Amino acid sequence: MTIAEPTRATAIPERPSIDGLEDKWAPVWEEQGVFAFDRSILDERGREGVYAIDTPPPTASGSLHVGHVFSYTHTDLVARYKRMAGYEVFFPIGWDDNGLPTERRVQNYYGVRGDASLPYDPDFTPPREGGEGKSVKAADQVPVSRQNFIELCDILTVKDEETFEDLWRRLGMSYDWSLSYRTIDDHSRATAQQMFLRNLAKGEAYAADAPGLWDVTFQTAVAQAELEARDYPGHYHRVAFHRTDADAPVFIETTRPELLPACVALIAHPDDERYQGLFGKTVRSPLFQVELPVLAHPDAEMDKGAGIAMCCTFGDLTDVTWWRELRLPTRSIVTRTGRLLGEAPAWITHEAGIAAYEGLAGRTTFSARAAVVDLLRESGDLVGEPTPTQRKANFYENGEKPLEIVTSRQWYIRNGGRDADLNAALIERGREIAFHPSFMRARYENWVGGLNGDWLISRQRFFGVAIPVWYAVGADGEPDRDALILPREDQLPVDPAAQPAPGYDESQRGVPGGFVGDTDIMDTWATSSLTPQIALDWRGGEGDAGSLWSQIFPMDLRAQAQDIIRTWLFSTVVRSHFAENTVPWHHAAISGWILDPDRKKMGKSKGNAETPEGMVKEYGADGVRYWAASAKLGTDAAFDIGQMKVGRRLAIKVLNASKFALSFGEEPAGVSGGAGGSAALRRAVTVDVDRSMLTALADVVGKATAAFDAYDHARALEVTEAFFWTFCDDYLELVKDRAYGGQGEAAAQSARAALRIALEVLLRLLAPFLPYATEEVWSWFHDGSVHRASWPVPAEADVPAGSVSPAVLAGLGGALAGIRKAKSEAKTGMRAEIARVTIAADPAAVSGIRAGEADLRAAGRVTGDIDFADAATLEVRDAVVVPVERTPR
RNA sequence: GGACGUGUAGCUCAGCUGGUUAGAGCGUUCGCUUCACACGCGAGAGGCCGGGGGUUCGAGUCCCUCCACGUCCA
Repeated sequence: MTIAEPTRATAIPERPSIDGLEDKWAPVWEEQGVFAFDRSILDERGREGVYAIDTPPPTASGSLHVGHVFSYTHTDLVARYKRMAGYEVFFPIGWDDNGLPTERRVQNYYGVRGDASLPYDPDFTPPREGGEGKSVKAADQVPVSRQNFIELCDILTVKDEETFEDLWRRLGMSYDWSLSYRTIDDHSRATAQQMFLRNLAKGEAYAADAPGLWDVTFQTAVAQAELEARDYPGHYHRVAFHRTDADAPVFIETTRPELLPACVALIAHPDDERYQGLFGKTVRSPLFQVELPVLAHPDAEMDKGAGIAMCCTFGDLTDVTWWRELRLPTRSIVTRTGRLLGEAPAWITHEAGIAAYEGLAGRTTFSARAAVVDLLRESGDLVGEPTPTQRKANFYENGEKPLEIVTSRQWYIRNGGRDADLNAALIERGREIAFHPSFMRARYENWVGGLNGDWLISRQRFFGVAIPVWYAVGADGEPDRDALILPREDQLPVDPAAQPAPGYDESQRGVPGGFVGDTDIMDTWATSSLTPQIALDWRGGEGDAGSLWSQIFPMDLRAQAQDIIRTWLFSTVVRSHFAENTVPWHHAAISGWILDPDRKKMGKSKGNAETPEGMVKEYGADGVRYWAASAKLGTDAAFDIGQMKVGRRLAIKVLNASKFALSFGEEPAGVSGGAGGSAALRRAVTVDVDRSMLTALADVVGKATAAFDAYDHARALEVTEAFFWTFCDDYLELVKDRAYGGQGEAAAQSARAALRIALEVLLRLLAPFLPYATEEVWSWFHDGSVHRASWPVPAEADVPAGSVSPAVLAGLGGALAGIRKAKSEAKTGMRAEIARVTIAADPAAVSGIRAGEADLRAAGRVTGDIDFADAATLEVRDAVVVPVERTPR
């Protein structure tokens, strides 16, 4: 990096262009620290001087897509506005690089698979590199040790993050890059582990054996928030159970006959007349001959199937409810690999049952199902043939097979899913946050209100933050899961799978009297729910009154997309509620989705112009930002190349119009250097037309500011842009002749001064949206960055001569439009002269137009008389258009 | 089935607490090299404001209901 050169007013190019501005200005902003957070503000103005933003760390192993560009731009708009409005903006960015998406990408990229049973190989070379996109079959993956696998994850994520950073910089994201973090770096891991230990100490985190959702492909537990209900084809099988007190069948219907050996009861609704006589009695299961009770529970659906269901441990979440509430025994047959137990379980005692099970042992649920159906058909217990059905099954959002429910020991953090008081408290926390738009709060409350269990944070994977726990091993060589060995906070981060427990030696691992490490890692959200703590250095700053953490937390704004309210937003609230008894931030800005032209959620990008890189190349960062900025928070938006083109045009227009406004040389009073026009400039504005324009501009400043303050960037843009276009089309055309000196020196000075004042205000109003074009223009006549200039205030447009109604300019614009229309209808060019014309309007409008008559005559090339007349609405008529001979050049 | 959101010109969207003939941009049609801009400028056409009820002097805007679409949860 070279020594920073100060931004300097440069010559105005002959033909200004927006192409290449990203390469020109992004490095300058970095070198000059334009977006660097200056913590001395805390000494000068305290917390009031800071605006702190909590930004989602994008998944490093995915790819940044248009949806990211969309919502991250929204956040950047707020950051830039707040920065110009006088706040020192704390705006960090991180990368979320742990978790399953990274593992999957590493598997495919290098063709490897983690295997915890293998030893570390320091000389390992991956079989290949760069297998983008294509997945590698499990059989072709080379197994590697946990440590080797983690190293590959580390290499690839860093590589990915560099390309991401480059894109964010080109897009003009105004992060302070010195604050960036990775959720897998030592600081993040230590923070996550320390908070976990605090939660553990206070009973907010705990381990428990419980039935939970399990992905057999990834072989890990899955949390409620990661579920996805999908349509899944299946068959209803009508199966006969047999009463033990009578020779009579009881028919049930099930989509999962292979779970018959795991059946623990039959259950019907307590009000169901058909089964009143059966409650309390027992039946015998077909094939396996296990005696089972018939019980009543309100969750049984009377109108579904036979109205009576078999309860297995476990086929679905309803089974879990029944099992828990009716205190049924646990008879699991599905193992973590998705295969059935290898031997007949103890509860099957009948000889025929044991024999039947032999055909199922060790098979996948899919092949076991077919086998059970065959057996039922033989025994005559299958009634009719299976009938096809579509049902909803739970999937892990990244998985391909339906989830099984497996009993295992897992770590949880309480989240109100099993505790009504905590649930109410967390809903109340949500009400302390101002959601933008406000209806997004409903999503938060719906989710929290619908929780049915605590937050499962442990995953049986490789690349992530380790659960910082060891267990003492007893004299019998068995680990004692209640004898936790915990690290001190100053020892964090730790990896119990690789490091010995405190006070032990590595040689004591797994031996009697020694220790074992917990092999689980935390779910990604258990770390990213601490982004405020990570970014503000809670760990290093807790208890230090002068630290960023103690001075800034809670933050001002959480910005994110709507899909992760239930995960990221909620989990951050949970952590903050436990640790600090407060909300983590006061505002939440929620962006919508990007939809492709078919109104579907935008999938993976298809063409080059639909990748963020391609978009920026094609339309410029300003053009892409304009598209994102024109959509309101919380509203899904269409992927719209047309809007990017419009934004590109707007940026080009800014360059050209500015070139014109600045083409009259240095003003006599000199350049103000920042905040909107010196006193001398304002004194020079004496002409009504100019004063009218500035009055309208002051109104625009007020509206744009109010819109930004209400987190409505789209409205701020709309108001500013609308003014800017009429400013170019009408005002610039009207005053052009006068500014060139056509009406004398004083009149020219008024126009030039008004142009200069308006330009300074407009550039700053547009700066958050078009950071590159506005910075380029600003550099033509200012030192320093427009992005550190002060946000305009309406008073900047006040001139000593007094304000003039915006109606004057509007009336002149209308009159000019009428003249243009006459020329257009005469099919002449705009250079045609008007020999005579009548302008009819109400008296007030007429007097306004008369005040600017000289400008109107020049802009419309009116050489003859203008007759004024009375009319309710403005009308230009009886124009005599005189075409001009085309002069060959 | 429940919650939330959306439905306004061919397309993408504005229309704040109900108030004059419903707006913008894109696209389209016609015209123009006009000394900031042809990566431009000017003009025109184009709308039973999803359907049906109601409240009101007055409804795109408020209420009810139905329909369609989207997302999430069952």
